[in-house]
Amino acid sequence: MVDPGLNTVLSKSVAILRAFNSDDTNVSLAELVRRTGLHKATVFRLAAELVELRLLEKSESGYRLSGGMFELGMRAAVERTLLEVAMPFLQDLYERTHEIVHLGIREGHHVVYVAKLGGHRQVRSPSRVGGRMPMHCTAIGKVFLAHDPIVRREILSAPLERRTPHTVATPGRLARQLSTVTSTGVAYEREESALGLTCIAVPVLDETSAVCAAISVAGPTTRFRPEAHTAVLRATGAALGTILARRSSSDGH
Amino acid sequence: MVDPGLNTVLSKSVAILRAFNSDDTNVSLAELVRRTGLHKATVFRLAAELVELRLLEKSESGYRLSGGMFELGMRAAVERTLLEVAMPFLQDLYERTHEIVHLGIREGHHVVYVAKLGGHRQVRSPSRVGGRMPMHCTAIGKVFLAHDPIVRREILSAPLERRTPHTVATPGRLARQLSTVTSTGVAYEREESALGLTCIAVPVLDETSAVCAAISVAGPTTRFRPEAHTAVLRATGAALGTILARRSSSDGH
DNA sequence: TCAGAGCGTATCGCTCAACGAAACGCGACG
DNA sequence: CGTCGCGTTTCGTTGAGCGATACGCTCTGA
Repeated sequence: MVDPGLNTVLSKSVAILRAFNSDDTNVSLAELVRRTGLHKATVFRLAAELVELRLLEKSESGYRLSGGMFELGMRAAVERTLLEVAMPFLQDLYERTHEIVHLGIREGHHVVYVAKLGGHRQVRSPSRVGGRMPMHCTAIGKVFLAHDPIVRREILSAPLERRTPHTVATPGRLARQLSTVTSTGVAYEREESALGLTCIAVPVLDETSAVCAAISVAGPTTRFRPEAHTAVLRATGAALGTILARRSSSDGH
Repeated sequence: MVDPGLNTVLSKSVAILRAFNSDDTNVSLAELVRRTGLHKATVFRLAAELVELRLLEKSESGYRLSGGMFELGMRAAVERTLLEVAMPFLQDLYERTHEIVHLGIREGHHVVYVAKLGGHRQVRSPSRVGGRMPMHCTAIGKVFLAHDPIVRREILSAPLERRTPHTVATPGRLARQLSTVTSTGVAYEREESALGLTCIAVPVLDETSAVCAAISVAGPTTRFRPEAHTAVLRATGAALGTILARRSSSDGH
């Protein structure tokens, strides 16, 4: 009881699972102990049980999140539904632009990417499916901020992390940008989360006109002209919103 | 210690999480009790804690797997890596065929789909990303069976579930099909997992020439000619295998 | 209108699963 | 050879988790 809420078996186990980063393929016991702050014997025992339960698996000299985890994750209701409905639209968008296409949702004070098409060979973009990004330095994040006053206030009142020299880290400038986003319905990001990457995003509105997701197109700053994709992007966002609204009203039965 | 390995907090919690099916958006406490066989009070307490930990969330009148689960799932090492590397290839494949494209791996005695492109509006196919399918009635499954004698023996010695009238449910016939697959390197499925759906699959070989994944193209039987896609599919499988092999040899350092 | 079924939620002593300190065996390093 | 960091095992103590029980609510049908 000395510590944070890590008194129950369950919270400790989840802490262990969450100790894995997005690109860990092999985390040692000792490293897990360091990251979680738990007792060595505890991590050892729990990790063993998690292996038993197929949420972890042993790798060369440590542990990694296993396929069982993947399976469970893909059953998450909101994300899976959104993904399945949106995929055809995203594919069309990709085929028309051949640039990086993102679908993102808001989770707390972050953007979580639900889908990503293209962009694997071209630019190295920092986004990953299932990964988190700050809201203030991504086009998708700005869409959410622009349409949600409460979250916007929270974000603007905390220090804004600087990711690149271009990150808009002053609340005033960001607020001004956001009001433009609110009125135009389009958000831009110009190398604010990663150098060399430019991005444009639009909201996806659900049946209550709330922003339930956002989609974006991104490409290398050198040649990428975001304005060129405004129309397709807008059309895609609107079409997706319509379908989502139709679905959620019909499955009420 | 009586048995059903459900003595620990952790195993019970995972049992609760696994009680959610691929399309549950709202499972009541009572239903969870029924599915898990756990005590009502236990499910209540653990579910509450899982909500606290953001693996579950309350929905209208019950629970659902939450975004936190999705995030964790997408950090699963093998699946995420495979997905990220394979996506560009799958996208190309989709653009060339405009049919349903699948990427699948073997997990125990089942196929688990890691990616799926297209096919959302056209045919209703039973596959879902993160979903399981039996091996004997899917093209991807047959690829694995054909190249893994051990698993093949296990599958062939158990009764083969019949999914449609066309499911090959007799070990002899299946074995004969599989030997063709072994020699040609191409597997077919003709309405064996779902009526109206035809599919063709090829293996993806890793650096040890083991089948680490399989990719397939599927379409409605009415007009879909699997042979038409053999060449592209083969090329894609080979290219993907090469990249995967290159990656896994280079990241050893 | 009332009995009862089914639900989510709360209480409370008992007990055993989980705890962490400690120690062990091992390989790597200097 | 000492020792450092690692994974693993042991063990006595203790409080977290257990489930029987009960409560209040909302249906539904008699």
